Amino acid sequence: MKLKGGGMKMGTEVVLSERKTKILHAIIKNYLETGEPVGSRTISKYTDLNLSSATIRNEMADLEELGYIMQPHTSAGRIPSDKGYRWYVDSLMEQKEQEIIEMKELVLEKADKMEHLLKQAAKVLATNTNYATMISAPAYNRNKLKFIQLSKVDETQLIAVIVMEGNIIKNKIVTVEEQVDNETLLKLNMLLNTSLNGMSIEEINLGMIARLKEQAGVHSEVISDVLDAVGGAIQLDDDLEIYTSGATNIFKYPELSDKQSAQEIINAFEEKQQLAELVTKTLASEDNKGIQVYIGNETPVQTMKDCSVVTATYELAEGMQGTIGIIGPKRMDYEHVMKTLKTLMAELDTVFHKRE
Amino acid sequence: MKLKGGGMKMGTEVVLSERKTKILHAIIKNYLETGEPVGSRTISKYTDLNLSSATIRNEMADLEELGYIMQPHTSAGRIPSDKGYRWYVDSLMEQKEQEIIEMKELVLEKADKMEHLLKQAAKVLATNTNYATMISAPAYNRNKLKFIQLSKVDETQLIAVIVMEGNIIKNKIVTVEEQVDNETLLKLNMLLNTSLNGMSIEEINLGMIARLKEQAGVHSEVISDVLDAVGGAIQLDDDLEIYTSGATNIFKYPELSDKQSAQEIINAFEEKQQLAELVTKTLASEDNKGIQVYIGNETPVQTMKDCSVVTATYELAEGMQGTIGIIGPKRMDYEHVMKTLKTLMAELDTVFHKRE
DNA sequence: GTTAGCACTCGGAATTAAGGAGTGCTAATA
DNA sequence: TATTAGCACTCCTTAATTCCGAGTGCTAAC
Repeated sequence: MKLKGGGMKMGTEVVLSERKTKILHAIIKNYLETGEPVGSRTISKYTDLNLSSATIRNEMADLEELGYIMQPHTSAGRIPSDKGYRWYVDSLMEQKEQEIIEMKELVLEKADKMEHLLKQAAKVLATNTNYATMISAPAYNRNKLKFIQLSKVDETQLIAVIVMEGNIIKNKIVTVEEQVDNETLLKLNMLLNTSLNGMSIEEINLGMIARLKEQAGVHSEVISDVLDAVGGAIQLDDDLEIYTSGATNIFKYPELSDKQSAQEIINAFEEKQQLAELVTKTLASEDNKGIQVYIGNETPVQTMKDCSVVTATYELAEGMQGTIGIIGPKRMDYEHVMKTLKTLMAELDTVFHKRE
Repeated sequence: MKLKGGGMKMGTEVVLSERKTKILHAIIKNYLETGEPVGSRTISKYTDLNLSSATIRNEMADLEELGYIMQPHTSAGRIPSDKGYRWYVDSLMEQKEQEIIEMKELVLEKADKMEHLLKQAAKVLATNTNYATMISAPAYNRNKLKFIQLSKVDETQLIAVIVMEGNIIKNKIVTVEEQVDNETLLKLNMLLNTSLNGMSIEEINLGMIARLKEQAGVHSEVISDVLDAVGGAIQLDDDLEIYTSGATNIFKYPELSDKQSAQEIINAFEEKQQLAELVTKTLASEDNKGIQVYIGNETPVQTMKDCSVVTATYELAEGMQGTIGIIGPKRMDYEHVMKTLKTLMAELDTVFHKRE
């Protein structure tokens, strides 16, 4: 195959000529806006290249052979292939750190509860971008205990309140067999706090538990119950703490609105199980800082194989991380999304640091 | 107008002849199953009346004039009107208490946290009925304080843990200006608990607050903060504690699956604001015990004017109530839904009483 | 009161036709 | 050699048309 306007080989990859670059860019950009296949004539006018449609056609044929664009059917214009989107996104990524735009109207109010903060963030993001969004609460794995308190609710029930770094609060009702008097309770509280404060969950190992139990003496059983409860409470809904917003935005994009797709995607947002997977995989990926873009089949979640998914990892102090995700059509406005994400993350940063 | 097979006047309402009753019942039942307009011929075979289609046609014409059924267009079969559905539901209601069927496989596990319990209940209900479901957490309005505890998290922050009847737990971080020493904290805790335990939210009025502040002396400000926080925490997400499941079930019913409707309904489920309204109005309605059915335009929530909404009120001890809602097409299987609802409510009852 | 028969209606599916955007190729041009 | 104009061709979209049949209302016979 011969490529007009050629380019140099680099490995197996071909560097696009400047003209091809411009044309490809124009095609993608135009398609992002309209959602319609774009023809040669459009491009010949759209760009400042001053080329006839015929010339553009030739170039487009090349670009198609190279796999960047494709025709939905003969005699239709071209649309970007996954490879084309990938090229586009990569070229965006290369740009230096974008200046962070203001989001004055949408500044997040200070929220006392993490939950509200995140819900609100998801909503802001969704209305701002017109895509579906999700935010996962920070994973507690590397999280430290800040404070723990046992209190008596009634004869047989204790409540354990656990406060983690970042003021994340968990409660757990513990039912005890033997009654516990106030003095003992005080003692147990002391014991728990002096031993456990500042520890991360991983640090609370078997040796430590054994030592605790020993110190608790007769009440080792309570300690054991409490620790179980603590561990349980923390792990239990860990995986489910995902807030979503704007799922119905997908109806704004015809290519995702057919019954089949819509049902699948919205269901994923409702059940959240698959989103949890997305979070896990994003956090597990090598480059888990910054922004990642999954286009079409690149997605870790098969349900979204016709979408693009943009994720970002945000971080509270001490390595607690959460994930933000934006799900939209492949012809998503990547530029805007990435800008907005960066803004939001800056915003979150401020909020979190204010709260420390 | 002359009505064949007549009926006696009762007020302005006409009592249907037995034959009409049977036919109307058959029409509705059939339509519930198929979702297609049902014709005279179908009925003439479907029922044990042994009437020809022609006769049925005559009766159907009458029923249409009476407003129970309608034709989507000339030369189509009949479908039930809202009035028809209403008639059907009312006749179901009249039946004596249905024997409660077993739901062995789906027995709700004991869940320590109300939240999980309700989420699970919504899910069970959704999979069992194939409609969209929601459950609101019990309203706290008439709820009593069981236990309240202030603890120091660090220099400037206190955490207030509030336990209500039914072991519903709320936390609130309170930031204080002046540092509070342990002794004071103890005193404040005593004060709060002795004064407030067993009180319902409404009972904590201004007079009581004034008295508390007086007793707190120098620290009246803290008390004030705490009480604000308590009130705030309780009201804050009160309106938002709604769990949903199976929203995407609506895609199973073509009459609700067009883009417009689907988007509206699913959005209502995502935003939950409108569901909250539904809950409020259901609880506010006179007959808030038992099961209520809103058909089409009867709905309190305009978004669901093309649906039927079945709600039930469940009750924890002490008059705390929550609402269960099932949203589906008008041709919902009312019989099954009501049975299932009753089963679930019995189930919930057991769980709640186990927990007291 | 019930039923058979029949002409009529009207929605939906299937078919066809017209229109048009866009292509690839070829030959002319700079 | 690169660019462009021209043209025949493709094939999707939309609208118009036709066809089919389920279902009706009415009438006349049972």
